[in-house]
Amino acid sequence: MAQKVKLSTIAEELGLSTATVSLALRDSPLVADSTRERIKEKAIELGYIYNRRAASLRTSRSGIIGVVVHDIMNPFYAEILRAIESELDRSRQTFILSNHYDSVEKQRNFIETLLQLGGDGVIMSPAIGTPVNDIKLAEDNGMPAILIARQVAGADVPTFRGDDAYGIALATNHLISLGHRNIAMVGGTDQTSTGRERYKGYVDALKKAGIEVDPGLRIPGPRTKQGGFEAAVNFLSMPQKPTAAVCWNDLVAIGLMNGISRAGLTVGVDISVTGYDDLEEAAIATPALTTVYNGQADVGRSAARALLDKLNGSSAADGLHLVKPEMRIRQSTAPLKKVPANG
Amino acid sequence: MAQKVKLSTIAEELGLSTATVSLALRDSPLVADSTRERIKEKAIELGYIYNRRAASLRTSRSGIIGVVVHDIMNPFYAEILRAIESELDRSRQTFILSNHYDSVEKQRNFIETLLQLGGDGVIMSPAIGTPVNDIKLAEDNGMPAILIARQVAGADVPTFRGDDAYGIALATNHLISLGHRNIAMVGGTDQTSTGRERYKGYVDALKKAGIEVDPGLRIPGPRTKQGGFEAAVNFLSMPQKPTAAVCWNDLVAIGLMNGISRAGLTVGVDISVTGYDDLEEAAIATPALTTVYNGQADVGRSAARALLDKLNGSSAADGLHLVKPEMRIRQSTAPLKKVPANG
DNA sequence: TCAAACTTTTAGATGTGTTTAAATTGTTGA
DNA sequence: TCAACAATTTAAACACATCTAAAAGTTTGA
Repeated sequence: MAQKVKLSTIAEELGLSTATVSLALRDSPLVADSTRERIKEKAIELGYIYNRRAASLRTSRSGIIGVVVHDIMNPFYAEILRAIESELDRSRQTFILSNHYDSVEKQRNFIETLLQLGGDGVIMSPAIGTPVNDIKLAEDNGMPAILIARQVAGADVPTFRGDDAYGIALATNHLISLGHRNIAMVGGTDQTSTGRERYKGYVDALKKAGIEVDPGLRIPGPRTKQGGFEAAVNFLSMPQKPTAAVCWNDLVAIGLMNGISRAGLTVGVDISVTGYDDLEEAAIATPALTTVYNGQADVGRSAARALLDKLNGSSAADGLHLVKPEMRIRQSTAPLKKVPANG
Repeated sequence: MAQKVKLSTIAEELGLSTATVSLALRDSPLVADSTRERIKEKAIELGYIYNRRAASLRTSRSGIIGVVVHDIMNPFYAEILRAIESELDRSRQTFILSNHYDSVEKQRNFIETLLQLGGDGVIMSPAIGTPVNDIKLAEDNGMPAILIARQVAGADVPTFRGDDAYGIALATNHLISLGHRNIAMVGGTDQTSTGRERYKGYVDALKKAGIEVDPGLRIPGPRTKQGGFEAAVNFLSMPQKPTAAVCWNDLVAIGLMNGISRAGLTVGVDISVTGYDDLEEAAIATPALTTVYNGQADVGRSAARALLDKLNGSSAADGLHLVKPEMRIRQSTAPLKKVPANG
């Protein structure tokens, strides 16, 4: 590698000062057009590489934005990330990604690293049990935080997520309208704000329809295909014989459908299943999954915009912003089958 | 936010020089133990945040490693990334992730950004059509590159990928041994080194078994579930009536299986399908997918280690390192069905 | 022709941590 | 008591781009 090319290299070659070169490369109107051109040409000729860390030392803007979610392999987050990426790309921000796998410690490490790198802001789907202090850590050091998908009690920062109670109620009502009364809720945990909201949506819908709520119909579990797949055994051997399942998300629903098919029953005929999120694959699952779109793209885009707004001084609205979910009816749900006499 | 705490803040508070503080925080043996402790305590007390960009300006080591792949939403890459992440985490490197979606330009932008940030190295699954110069750009500026999953002609850097020809031959041979002779190859492109290798593996296996190769049995297409799903129509209406399909990867295979089920046929009975990669979901697909494990974890881990080795001066072996794939037989493949007389 | 008013360019301080050579302090042993 | 040596600490240069105040160069117009 040849000697490193820096501003002063260009300046010397052209007999100018580094001040002029710096201004020219950033298109300052202070520099004469002809000079600017000569400088830009020379920069390309020499293969000059802008040193952002030197620059950000002065400007205290690094162009780096951090994003932490539970698991980028989870398509729900992946869809949000894609929206964030395309929004940030547009304003030439680099984004640093990390999983926290619900480890508060891993998440804090990430925040600290980001602070060390001079991150301009952070978008996070907080790990279960995130203390407000970890959000404060970021904010107090001049790095604004935006929350997505989950809330943190006491953290007064912009938060974007789907209206879970409303969304799950949509799914539950859909099943009720098909005649189902014995409806299980499969997957997920009640330890997150999301979990409590979703359970509430399910319970409220049942109550409103005059159906008694049986806590035995709640099967918590991992929010993955594997989790849904494993829940099938449990689901099929429940004493209450549910005829339908409201699943925590599409992954769980697809896993559950697979498990049910393995047992020789047909989803969309014998048993109805709803998902949540409307991932790309919901539409091509077999049978095509009835689900609730949770506004991933919206959440990602809004979160990114809110952060960019904050960075540009216009104060984004703090507090909770709910995105309205939408029902997507497909083939995994069907009217309640009349139970044959030998049932 | 209070006045920013820096080395000199700590130094002043304790009546020491910044030199001592700097050395102490990095555990230099030059500093007396008692002094080091006082300094560390003070640093915590004041909420000192290490400024990596200032440091890296001197040291020219940023602790940042870049990773670019086609699409992190693709579980194949996601599994590799997970292995890379856990390996890099161990040596306290931050990693910056990006998709290139096979845009050479987006990929180059990423490399440039990484150079600006002073990235220590880059791991990439190169975009289709990546010119050697883009690899050189990184290397020439002191940022070593490691390739995964795909090769770039003329780039003499460590490259890790599965042995595609061998792996696809495994799958093809498996189908041949079950009596199939009319075997289609579904999904993917022949524009990448991987594509050519895989097609070669398929062709060679057929030839070796004395089966004539019919180019009409090659159905290229997107490497996604959607792609496989859409290929089903095409596949089922082929004049050559294939009885089995070797798919580009598990996603295509799962999509194809879904498409075939939709058409009322049963995979694993009427038609045999093999995948490639052995993603987590292959095992829980319905029917469980026969596939070839492509060593994602190995590839990720080896690539990360190779990079870390290079950064530590021990020169990692340049050139191609092949990981041996392994057959995983499940329920999506079955012996050739005798064709009924009315066929 | 020369002061006033621009337009360009630049000197030099700045941001923060690292590192080396040198200074300071402490200890040992003759 | 003092040279020699070891253990600590520090001054100051350095990494590279930014930015302000001031200097230098041009043009305008009376």
